[in-house]
Amino acid sequence: MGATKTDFFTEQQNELAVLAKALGHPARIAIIEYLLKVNTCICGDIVNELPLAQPTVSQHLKELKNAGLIKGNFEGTSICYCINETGFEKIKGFFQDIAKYLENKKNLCC
Amino acid sequence: MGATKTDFFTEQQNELAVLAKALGHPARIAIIEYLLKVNTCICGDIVNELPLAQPTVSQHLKELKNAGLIKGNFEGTSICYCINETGFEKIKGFFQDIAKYLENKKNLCC
DNA sequence: TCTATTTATCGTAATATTGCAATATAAATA
DNA sequence: TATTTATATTGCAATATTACGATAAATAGA
Repeated sequence: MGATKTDFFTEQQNELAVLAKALGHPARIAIIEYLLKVNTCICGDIVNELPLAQPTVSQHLKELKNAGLIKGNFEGTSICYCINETGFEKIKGFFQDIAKYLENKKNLCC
Repeated sequence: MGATKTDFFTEQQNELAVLAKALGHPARIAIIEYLLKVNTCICGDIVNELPLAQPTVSQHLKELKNAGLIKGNFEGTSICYCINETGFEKIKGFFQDIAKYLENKKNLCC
């Protein structure tokens, strides 16, 4: 009990849920927004930017990376993080479908 | 300890996170996709569609409704659910910004 | 090699989510 | 009013997330 019934949903549904879940925390939204502004940065920059301890930021970065929303490349002792196009491409289709739906079906519901 | 530091983030960041979090479960993705297909439906339809018990579906519907992603109107003994444009409009801007960013900044990062 | 710098991992406590049986609520109808 | 139908709420157990101090790992430079 308590565990998500992943096996009963399609791979695409699970994939979308993982991506959305990764964005489901204000700190991770803040990290994405920061990356959009500065293009690339290291973990320490984000620690200075956010009101969170270094291990916490590291954990959030790990989740964003696992979901495929950011990339991280080693650069000396630090790691250079940036937006990962792949993850956002996967979400794009879902919201485009909804946008198209809403254009056509406006006020047709209950 | 353990609770999200909501107060330290902007209202917009928290709002986006709430919306993304609501979509961060395969059952709720499945519910949205089902609504896109049938336009409107009642709770019982979703219970028949998904491998989840009625109280669980009801709870997921509540979360989607609280986040502003679906609407529910009483119709006799049942409740007619449908997509709520408001919620998806709020997410739209965020992903449009990212799409624009990715068009211009392709392969510029680490 | 030693030290400083940067990031990741471990361990743990607090809190939140997930799922369902049991039960409650609320509206339509007999 | 009693019954049926449809949905919500309660209560609880299992699991997951969030946050951080302490510590480890890995690289650069003295």
